[in-house]
Amino acid sequence: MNNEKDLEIIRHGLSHIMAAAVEELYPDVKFAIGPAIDNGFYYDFDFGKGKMSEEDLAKIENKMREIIKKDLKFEKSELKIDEAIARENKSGQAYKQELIEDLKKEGEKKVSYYKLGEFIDLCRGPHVGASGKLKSVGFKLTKLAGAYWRGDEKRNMLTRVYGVAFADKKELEDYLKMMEEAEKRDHRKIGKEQDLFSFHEEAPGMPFFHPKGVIIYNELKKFWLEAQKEFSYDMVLCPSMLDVSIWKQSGHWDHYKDDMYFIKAGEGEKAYALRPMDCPGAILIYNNSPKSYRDLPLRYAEPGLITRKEKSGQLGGLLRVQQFTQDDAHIFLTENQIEDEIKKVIALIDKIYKPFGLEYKAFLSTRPDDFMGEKKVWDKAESELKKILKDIYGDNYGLKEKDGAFYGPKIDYQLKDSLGRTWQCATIQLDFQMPGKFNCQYVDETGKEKYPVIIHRTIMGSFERFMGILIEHYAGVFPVWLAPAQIKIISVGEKHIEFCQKLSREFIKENIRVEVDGSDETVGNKIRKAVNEKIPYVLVIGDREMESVRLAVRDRGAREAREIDKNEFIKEVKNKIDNRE
RNA sequence: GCCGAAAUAGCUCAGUGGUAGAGCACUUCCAUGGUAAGGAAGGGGUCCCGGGUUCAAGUCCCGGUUUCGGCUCCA
Repeated sequence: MNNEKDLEIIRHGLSHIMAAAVEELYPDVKFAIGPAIDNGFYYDFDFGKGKMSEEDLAKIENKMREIIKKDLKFEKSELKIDEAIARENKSGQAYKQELIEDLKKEGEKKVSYYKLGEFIDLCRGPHVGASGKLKSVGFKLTKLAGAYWRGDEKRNMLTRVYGVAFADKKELEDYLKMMEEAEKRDHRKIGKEQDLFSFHEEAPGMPFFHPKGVIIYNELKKFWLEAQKEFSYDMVLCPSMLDVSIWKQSGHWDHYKDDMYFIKAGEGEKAYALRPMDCPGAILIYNNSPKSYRDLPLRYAEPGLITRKEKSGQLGGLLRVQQFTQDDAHIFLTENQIEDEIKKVIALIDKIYKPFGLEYKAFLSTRPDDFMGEKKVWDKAESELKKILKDIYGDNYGLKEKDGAFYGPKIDYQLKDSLGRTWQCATIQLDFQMPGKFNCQYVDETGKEKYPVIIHRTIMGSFERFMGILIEHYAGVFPVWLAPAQIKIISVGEKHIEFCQKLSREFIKENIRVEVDGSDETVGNKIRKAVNEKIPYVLVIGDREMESVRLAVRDRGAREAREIDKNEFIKEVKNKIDNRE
């Protein structure tokens, strides 16, 4: 029992056993669904008014182990669909009843049940023969969470019990250890340890970047700016607060009002909104003078400060914040420039992601229910994006139904954090609506006025989110070009401090970031601190170094120092920085 | 917003109703060091905020804030 399919059956079996255990412990419980998932399983229960807490997990887990020990058979039976509906109705299992009614609508004629001891549950199967088969399996109930019935926030909140499960106990141990390691890479933890940023109650979900964090932030921004220039973008900067009227004009008032912050200085004063996105600013600049087809594609890029009111409970470190800087751009172009331009944007994404060695995947997001404009235009745009994705990625891209923006379909790029959760970073959005709403125009070859198409795009998504992903990607061991301190100079004794400072000035002149540790500590302790700070190069300076032009350099990760000529060393470090290594 | 949990020194955390603690960090002194923790002394607290119960609350109860794990959302 080792391959993925067997594991899925095991996990599914455990979820069934958990339901049986829960029924024994809480006879009034109502059952929803309990599937196998990556690394484990869950089951959604409705405990009614009964409160559950994490202490109950151990109780449920013990009961599960009892059931496994009893080696009960999973007995399959079938019922005609109407009989099944009647049974669930009679026993008051409303969620099961709804599930079966939906199956009936889909044309199912019968459903299968699996009985385990006294517990019987609607289930498609297959199952292992008997619960005793799971004796050697390694599993653990891990957490309790709320989950809406059918993922719909207007419906009941159920209690979801999560478990992890693997073929044997050793694999479970390995997995738990791996998760422990992953937690060490958490950007929030590293952000604290390395003094990169903090959060405060006075501005929830809005990061405060400390000096070392700003160094990384600025390096990322510099890299990004260079790439924009290379791809012929013009930079613009717009206010982050605009009159409410423009948000009514853009449609954000109707579609996005609940996620915006509004400002009114006083009675009778103008009402402003903090911008939740940058597009109206770019459009105002575009409209400031007449445009010709010769100007297109016109690319306005802006590292734009954005503020979004997130519902409580949705924030998370740097990955989900309320105020952030999007590495935004708005490209105004003609319809027949779309394919070419989107391919250019994708090339830019590759260029920016590549040096970091990040793994990413593209997704096509299609028309949402809450859309603006004509279906025909949407269909055309979607098929165009599909063709582009197919050209570039073959079948290796995903689909997110109904996940487009209200003004057009989009291509999203997802990156993973240390715990394997995915985050959208780059996005390329086609927009056929805003130009009309704002009367953006250009004059074509025949002198006729036409609406351009707008592409909204970001590459990193936001500097904040991208930085969070990178911290976890590197586990805080930043490449030389990003490292807040690139060199640490350690004095052996007091009489070497002055020489250390002189040396540090030489590095600073070469635009190398350097720190001197001249504290009253032993050399060993100072080295230990520098190593823990993950500084790429550590230099120990004593009598020997003062007497020659050679340096004792301890490279990050190395156990021993090497000797190198000072100028050669400077060249080596500068070379790494220039090549963004 | 919803379900569950957490909040104690700068950091990591201990403290089950009776005088607020440890390690690291910090300051000072001694030691003047050679590649992963030298020694000693000292300073540092709104125990998240507000109410309640109690002779007595960091600890129990209620409300709020923030953070964390999920759900939903994420233009």
